[in-house]
Amino acid sequence: MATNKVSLAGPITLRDVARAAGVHPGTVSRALNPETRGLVNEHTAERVLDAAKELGYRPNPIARGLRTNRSHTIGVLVPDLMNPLFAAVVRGIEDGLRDGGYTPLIANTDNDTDRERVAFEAMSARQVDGFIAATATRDHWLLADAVALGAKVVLVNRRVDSDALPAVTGDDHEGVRLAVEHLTGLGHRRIAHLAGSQALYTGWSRHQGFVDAMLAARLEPDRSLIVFSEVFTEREGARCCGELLDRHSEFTAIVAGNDLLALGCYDALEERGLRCPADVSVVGYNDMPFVDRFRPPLTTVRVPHYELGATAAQLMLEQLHGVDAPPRQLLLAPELVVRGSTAEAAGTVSAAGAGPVSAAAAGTAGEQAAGAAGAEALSNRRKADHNTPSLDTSQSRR
Amino acid sequence: MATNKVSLAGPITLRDVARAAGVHPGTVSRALNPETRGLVNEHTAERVLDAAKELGYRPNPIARGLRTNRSHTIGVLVPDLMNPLFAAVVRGIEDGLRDGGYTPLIANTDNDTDRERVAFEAMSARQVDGFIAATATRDHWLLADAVALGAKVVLVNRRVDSDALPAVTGDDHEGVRLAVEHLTGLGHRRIAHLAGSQALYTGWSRHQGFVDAMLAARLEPDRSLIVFSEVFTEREGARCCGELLDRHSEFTAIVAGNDLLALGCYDALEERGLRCPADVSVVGYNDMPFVDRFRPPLTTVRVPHYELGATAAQLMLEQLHGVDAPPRQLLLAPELVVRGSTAEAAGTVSAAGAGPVSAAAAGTAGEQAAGAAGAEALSNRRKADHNTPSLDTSQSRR
DNA sequence: ACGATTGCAGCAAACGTTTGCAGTCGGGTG
DNA sequence: CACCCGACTGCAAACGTTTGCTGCAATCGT
Repeated sequence: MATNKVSLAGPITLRDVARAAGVHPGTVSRALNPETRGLVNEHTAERVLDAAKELGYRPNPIARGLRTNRSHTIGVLVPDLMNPLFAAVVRGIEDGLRDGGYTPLIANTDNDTDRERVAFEAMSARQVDGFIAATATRDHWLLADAVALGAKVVLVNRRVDSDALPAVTGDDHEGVRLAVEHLTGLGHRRIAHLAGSQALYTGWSRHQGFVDAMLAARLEPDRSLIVFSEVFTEREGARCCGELLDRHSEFTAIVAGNDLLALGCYDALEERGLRCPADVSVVGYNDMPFVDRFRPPLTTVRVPHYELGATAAQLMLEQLHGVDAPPRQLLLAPELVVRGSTAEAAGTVSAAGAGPVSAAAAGTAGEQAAGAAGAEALSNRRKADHNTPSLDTSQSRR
Repeated sequence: MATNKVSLAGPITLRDVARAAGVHPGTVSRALNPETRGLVNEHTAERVLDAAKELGYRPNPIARGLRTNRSHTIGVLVPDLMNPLFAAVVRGIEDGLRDGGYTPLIANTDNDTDRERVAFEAMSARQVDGFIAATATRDHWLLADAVALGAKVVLVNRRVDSDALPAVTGDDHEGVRLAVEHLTGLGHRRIAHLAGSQALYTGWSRHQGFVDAMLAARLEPDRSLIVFSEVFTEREGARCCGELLDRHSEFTAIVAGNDLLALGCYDALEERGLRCPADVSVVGYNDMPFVDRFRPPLTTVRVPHYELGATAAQLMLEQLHGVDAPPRQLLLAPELVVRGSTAEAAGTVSAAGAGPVSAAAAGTAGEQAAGAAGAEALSNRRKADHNTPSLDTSQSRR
């Protein structure tokens, strides 16, 4: 009779439920936790559940966190949310984590090491249970240290050189292969590459992919047709494309490391009175929102960013649930989206002579694509990446 | 001598610092908190600070939160992070909150009431100290209830009809005035409006602004030239623009409630073989990233979204610091960005016959239009909006 | 010189959970 | 019957802070 009270004095606590159910708070705790429910009599458990629902009990995650050193929170480190690419990744992460009852704690680092460390430590202090990072450079001390200290880390979109950290990224190697194949299919022979920063895995692997794809197409990846940019921005794209043009090496197409870099190409070409795709074809990477609206609509490689985030979340959940499998590196299959920025090679057709793409090349391409569609750890592929007779990437050290 | 220990056994706690400084943990707590530092001897305080820094002490926000019922965390409710508009707002919020030592906890609601409530309650359970919401509809029960229950709430980008909730938004009224003025300056007289959802403040106020601006330009806002969309998407924009065109009312320009709607206009116009801006000018709203890249580059009204978020954060911090001023509604100044989607009016000069439209016809049509368009009660336009013009620029400087 | 005031620091009780340990009770086994 | 075992559930100690209260000097007022 005395248990009937108006819910006024603050939120309902475990003790309130205990009182209502006529049991000890500890029992309530056990009854409410699915893990430990087996320890309490089925009948009383039910009574407790009822009382809890009746009172509208909501557990206090803070108190729980203090006791358990777990917050059900995952720190998400991202370079810049304003970049739609990362926004999509973050949404994927959020939705993926929700299924496991976890919440993301998001911080932008602006690619600044100091900001990242600050964010990282703030998150650590807040007792996050793990980190999902989209900020990795190929050699990332911070994350490596963190994992050495026992932190759970999953990389997304970008990974590190080492296989020590679990990661889910797009299959860049395959992606630029698709791009190059598309261009060669249009008759392009002299294809340039505007590579992204080689300190970032995305920039590096796309460059590797480009070289391999060119070799596979029996084309010589001409060093004078490759330029390395520092950052993934339009300005930088324009600068580098200008540099490319100033070299006066003939080329009819550009594979850009990024949609932003591709956009920069638009600018540089226009500035010099060249037309895309009439004079030179451009293909980007990522398929950001609205690139289909550009002038011309951009041919690009779509990366499933949302899925990247969602599966990264899955990987994290697995790790949190104590699965102690070795870190996996997942590759998600990209997809070529052909739009208006690529056209048949006109300028150099005369120069390169006639001839469709060889059937052999198409055949092997198909097999690789099928394999990649599986999207599971293609560890062998990774080795292929590293074995590539890499064309002088050292010049691009920042 | 005994105080010298390797930092191994877990993180440093208040007690560790106390031991090192030779004082009681309570004293350490007081010394470390600027608020209460006055209670402890200056000399000992210094000793404590030194010890804390020496040991690399990091306070445990969880424990603190348990004791104080404060988490130094702000719940941020946003419709969709993938919309670059909101991404910018969120970045502004994050940066603004950081100055005050607060961290945002972000959730996407997808404009879904249920998801919003779930997110809201999850955040409440996590003891957030307040909410910044970009999800408001003009009548928002959830947020109103929350504030009635003592929650601190600040609205951003969208506000509610009532003046009860503090909010910082763009000055939509002024924004579309700029747009209309720009168009009339180019000789447009028959100007259509593709309004956004009237359930959202942005949609509603821009509509109001349109009507007022037309009246101010001595043009009659023709009811047949106004169409209301349901949601801010390209598809919807195309649909509504098509509807507008099907009415066969002459017009030479469209003011869209949104860049996305404007994009939809592009589609609808193209579908009907009309050209922008040659046949009809289009102006958007928001100046999303990359709209300068569209075909044609979109003339639009820039809203300082980042600053919106940053000042919303400021408002929240004020509220948290116990300032008990009545809720303020801040307006940030918009800016017209003229690009390629607007041009001099050409078409209707011939269609409407000689010279300007007849005053008489315009007059009667105008009255009807005013009455009809006034269905949205334009007469009682928010006076508050214009009572606070002085605040907006001063507050927008961060 | 004596009581009152002040400045400072220690004490301990919270905050709401979780969880090892111990106790209780009933029933089965030797 | 003594014993033990299993199934429960109560007890209480944590987790790391904050904060009202108390205690104790030293200082002040007269």
